[in-house]
Amino acid sequence: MNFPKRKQKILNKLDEYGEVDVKQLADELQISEITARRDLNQLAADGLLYRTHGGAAKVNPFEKPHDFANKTAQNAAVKDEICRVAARQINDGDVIFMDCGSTVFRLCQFIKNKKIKVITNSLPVIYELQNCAVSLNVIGGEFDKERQAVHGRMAIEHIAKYRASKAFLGVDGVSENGLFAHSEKEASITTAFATNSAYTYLLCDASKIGKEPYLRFGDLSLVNAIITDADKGKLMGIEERGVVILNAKK
Amino acid sequence: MNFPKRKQKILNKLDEYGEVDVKQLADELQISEITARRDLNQLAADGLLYRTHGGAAKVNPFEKPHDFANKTAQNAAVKDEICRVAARQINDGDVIFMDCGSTVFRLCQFIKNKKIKVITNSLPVIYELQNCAVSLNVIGGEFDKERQAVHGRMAIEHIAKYRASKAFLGVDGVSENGLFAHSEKEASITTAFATNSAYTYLLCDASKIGKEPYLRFGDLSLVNAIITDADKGKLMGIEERGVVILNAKK
DNA sequence: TTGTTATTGATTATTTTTGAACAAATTAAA
DNA sequence: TTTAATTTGTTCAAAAATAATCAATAACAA
Repeated sequence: MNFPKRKQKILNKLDEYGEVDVKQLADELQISEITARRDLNQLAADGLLYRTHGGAAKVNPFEKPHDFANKTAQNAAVKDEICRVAARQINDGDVIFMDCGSTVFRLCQFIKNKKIKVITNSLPVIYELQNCAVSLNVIGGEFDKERQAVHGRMAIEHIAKYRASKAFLGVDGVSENGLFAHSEKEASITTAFATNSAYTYLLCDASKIGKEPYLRFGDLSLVNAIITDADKGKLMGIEERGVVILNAKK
Repeated sequence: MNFPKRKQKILNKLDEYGEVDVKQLADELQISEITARRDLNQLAADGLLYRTHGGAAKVNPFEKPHDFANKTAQNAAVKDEICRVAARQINDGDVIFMDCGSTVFRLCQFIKNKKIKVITNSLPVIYELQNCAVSLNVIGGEFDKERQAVHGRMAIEHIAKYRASKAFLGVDGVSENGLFAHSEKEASITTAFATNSAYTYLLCDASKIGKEPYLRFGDLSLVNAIITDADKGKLMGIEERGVVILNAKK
C-alpha cells in the first residue's frame, strides 16, 4: 500500500474517530510503527491533522465553524508554536497591534485572559476576542471582504493616532533584503503598525523566510524581532542585521 | 489518554460546571494528580482557564454573543415588517449609516443584494454583510462588548468624515418632546449619524413610541421619518412636528 | 544491465511524558 | 497568632514515543 492510499485511510479514520494512535495504525495498515509515524508527520506538516504523542488528532474538532478558522488550519501546529512564543512576550497592561494574517489570528487563543488592549483591523480577531478579558479597539475604514479586514487611507490614519507597546505582524516574505508583500494594501498597513509601535514582532513560519514576492515595502529595521520555526542557517543574513530571532521549534 | 484529548475533556467539564478540582479530575481521567495539575497549568498558560488552589475555573464569566441573536428574536416579525419598509427606501448607489440596534440589524437580510455602501459601528451587521454585494465601511474606535459595537470619541470623529444619503437608526424612546436613550454613548453616536446624513430614518416598534427613558439627547428635527408599526393615534404629536410616518403594519 | 532514487524497516540514542517522593508554599483551623 | 492539613513545585527515575542513522528493498531511468 502506497502513501497516497494510506493517507486517505488515515484521514478517513481520523474523521470517524477523531483520533488515531500509532500502534493501532501500524497494525491495521500492515506497516511498521515508524512508517506510521512518518505518515502522520507528513500529514501534520500539511496541516491536515494534529500530531500528538502516540498518535494524532483531528485538526480542530471543537473549533468554531467560521470560515476563517479553516484558512488558518494550514500548518496550524507550527503556527500555534510560534504564537505560544509570541504570547509569552505579552504582559498585562500592554497595548498591542495585531494585523490580519492567518498566523497572527492564532495568537488570539493564547491571550484571551490577559489584561491588555488589542488594536486590530482583522474581523476574525475582533470576533474571536469580543467576549474575553482583552479590551478591543477596532480600526475603521473600508472593509476588504477577501482579507476580512479593514484597509485603506482611513485605516492608516486611525493607526497613526495610537501608540502600541508591541506589534504582532505577518508578512508574505522576509529576507536580508527586507520585508515583502503581495499587495500594496497590506504593505501600507503593516508599515503603519510597525512605525507606531515601540517594539515589532514578525510572526512567520519557515516557508516565508528567504521569500521575496512581488513588492519590497520596507527595510528589516522596521521590525525588532522575528518569531519563527525556521533553522538558524536560513536566518543568518537576517540576524546579522540586528533582528532578534526567537525560536519556536517544537 | 493523551494530552489533547484530556485538554478537551477538561475544557468541556469546565464549560459545564464552571470549575473543576484536581482530585476529581485525576480520578475521572485515570491520571495521577500531578499530571492533572500539569495539564491545568499548561491550559492556564495558554489562557484557556484560571488556575485556583486545588483546581481551575472558567476564564470568562461573560456570556457568549448568542444573547444578541436572542434579543433580535424578540418581536422579530414586527421588526422584519419595519425593515422591509426601510429596505424599500434604499436604492442602488446609496451610502447608508446603520447603527447597532437590534431592529436595525434585521435590515441586513433585506439589503444583501443592493449595490450600496454601508457605514456601521455594529459588529453583527459587519458580520452579516461581509459576504454580499454591499460595500462595507467599518467605524473605528473602542469596542463595546455589551453592545457588540464601536463607540467613543474616535467613532464620532470617524462618522464626521463621511456623508451618507440615508441613515437607519434605532432609539430607546421617542415622543413629541424628542429622542431618548439609555446611555450617553448611544446618544452621541446616534446624533453623529443623524447630523451627517442627508435623510434620517428612525426604526422603532410601537413599544418605543411615547417612551422617554433617562436621557433626552436630541430634538425630533434630527430625524426626517419614522418607520413603525404603531397606531396613528400615538403618533399624532410627532407627525405634527413635520416627521414623516411610514406605516409598517402587517 | 547498472546506477540512482525513494520507500521502508531495524537499531540506537534522545526526548517526552508520567508518576513518586519530598520540601516549600498556601490555605484552613485552632 | 500558631498549628495542622492541603496543595504545589522540584527533582528524580521509569516507561513510552520519537528522531536519527543506517541498511535493505523496490521502483525507475539511462
